[in-house]
Amino acid sequence: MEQIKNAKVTVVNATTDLVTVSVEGDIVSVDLETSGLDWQRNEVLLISIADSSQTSIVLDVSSVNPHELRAWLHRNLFGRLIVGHNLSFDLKFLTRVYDFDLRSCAYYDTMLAEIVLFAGLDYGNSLKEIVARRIGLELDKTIRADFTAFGRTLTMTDTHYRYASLDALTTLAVRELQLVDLRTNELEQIAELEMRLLPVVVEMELGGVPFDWQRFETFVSVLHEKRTLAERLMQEALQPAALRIAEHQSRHTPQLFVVPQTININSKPVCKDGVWNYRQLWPVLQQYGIEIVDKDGNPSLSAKDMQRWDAAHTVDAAIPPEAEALLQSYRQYRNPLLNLYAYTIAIHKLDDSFGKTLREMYHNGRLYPWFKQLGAKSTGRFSSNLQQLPKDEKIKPLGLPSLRQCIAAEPDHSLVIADFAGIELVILADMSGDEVLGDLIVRSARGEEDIHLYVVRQAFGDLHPEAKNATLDKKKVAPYSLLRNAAKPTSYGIAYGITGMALSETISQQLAPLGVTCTPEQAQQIIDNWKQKAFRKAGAWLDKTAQQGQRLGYVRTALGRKRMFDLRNADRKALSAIGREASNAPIQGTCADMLKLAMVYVAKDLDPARARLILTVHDELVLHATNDYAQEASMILKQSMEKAARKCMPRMGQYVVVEPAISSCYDK
DNA sequence: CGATCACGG
DNA sequence: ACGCCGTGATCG
Repeated sequence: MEQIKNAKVTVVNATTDLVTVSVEGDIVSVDLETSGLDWQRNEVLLISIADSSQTSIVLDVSSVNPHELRAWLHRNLFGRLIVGHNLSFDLKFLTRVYDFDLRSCAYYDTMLAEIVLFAGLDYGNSLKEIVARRIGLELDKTIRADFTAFGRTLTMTDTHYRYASLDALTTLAVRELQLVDLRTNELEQIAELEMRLLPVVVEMELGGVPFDWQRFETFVSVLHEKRTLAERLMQEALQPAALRIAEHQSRHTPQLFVVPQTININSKPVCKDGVWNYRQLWPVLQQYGIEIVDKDGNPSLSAKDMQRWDAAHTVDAAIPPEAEALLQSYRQYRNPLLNLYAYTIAIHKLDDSFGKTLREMYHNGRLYPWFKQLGAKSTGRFSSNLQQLPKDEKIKPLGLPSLRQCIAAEPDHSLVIADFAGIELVILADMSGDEVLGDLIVRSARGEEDIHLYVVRQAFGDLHPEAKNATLDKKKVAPYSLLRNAAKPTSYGIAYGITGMALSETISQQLAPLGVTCTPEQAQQIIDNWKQKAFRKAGAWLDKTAQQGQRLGYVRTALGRKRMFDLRNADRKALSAIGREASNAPIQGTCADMLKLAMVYVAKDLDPARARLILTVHDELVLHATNDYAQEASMILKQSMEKAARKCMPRMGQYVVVEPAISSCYDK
């Protein structure tokens, strides 16, 4: 600690200094001070570099020649191990501003390491928190505000230089402590995977996602057209009821007999300046006899509660004839008014969620989403702000053009898209050693059997007399298709620790068209059948893993990634939550291990001049490749993913077959 | 800022 | 108390 505070700091604020100053040793830590968090728009102000001899160099970039600085950085960083906290941030700036060669170095990120070490626990992962926890040093971050407030016009003082040097010096010390912990926790392999993945993720973020703006503009204009239309029709359909309420609220509202611009219910605006506040519509719908409540009896307009209500009630409410045309391919509900309402909500959500965010993400022909390779509480999966893009099946019934097709290959390029099919059940079969489940998956992949129909035959007998006859040839005909759709969430739900109560809701929803309702007792029976009869080993493994989490306080994935649980003060409720999380974490986490391993493989084997990774979505990878290379790139992708599967699954890995698709856009 | 609503896996 | 992991937007 004293060593850090007394470290020698060399400030470089003249181009001539670059000749005399250089970095020593194989391991250096790097930390940037920038004018903001946006790597595309903000500037680099200071570059702080420390080495293991506890000396530190601070480069004041505005006072040195940028070309000289670029050459200096290349000379001094090339081939070294670069240490930093949240290095992704620094590397994006260095690459954008100084053409830093990402592939020329190895990396160690103290933030990633700390998350790997404490995954699942509610620990802070900022450098300030880590340093306070591990070294007992309070880093004063208040001066950072100077950089963002003044940017290039800031007059640098010794205080600024010393502040900049401190982060770089402390990360080196933090790394030393973490290396010991990684070893004792047997997390070295997983940490190495994350560190090797880091530059791959940075390249992906830097490159962006090719995006057809023209197509997106069309999408947005149709979206707005439908939104306006839906709102107008909604207003027409609901006006009589709204007026009755408005009259009731205020006896003197003659102006409301013209088309109302503002309607208040319980002093909250339902329709203001022609814009519907659709969450406040419950009292209006109530006027039509539509009184939807959740399971506690409270007013609700969520899809789940609406569906349940709709299945049991009919109501005599007309919608404008024009609305029939709008809703012709959108048939969520029997009740036309609910259907129009649901349509309006769906359009609103799409506009809110994507109209604006995709626009902000767009820059010069590409989208620039962010990717976090680890979240603080994570099982190992990526998170990103571009992994909830609606699929065409959701969008087409609304009468909108595809949104996914806006992600389109650039001229002379193609997208290569590949995913692991049904991988969670494969992992469950592998980890539990369940031969029945494993055999079923292998035969399903060959097209000889269907795992979900098998579940229907084995566990749905009580619900439907035809369940026993659900064979492969009847996969697409009613009632077998519907039963199959109900079995799908059953298997996944069980892997996530679903209860009879929740499963009965899901199954009832799926089987509503058959007039079948599933009681919580029947659903519990299905779960018991699944776990104790159909797939005994998988069921036992899930229970055993839940207990391991509850007793040991952690579980591990195939590659040894740990997910930890805080057992202190865990009451019954918390403990059962730990059980569900613990049985799921190895499955979800192994999937993440596999995909990350595949990303490292594919980045190593692809020709970077002709192909690159653009997206990763849990069990899916997408490449952008030149047309003359797309075929070869798809083979590399296939082999990388299959190799990763074999590495993570000793039993089932050999049966995993990946079939990449080559397409002009993100749409399989 | 947490809860609730969508969307993805 | 009752399904795992995320994202964004809205509301009180």
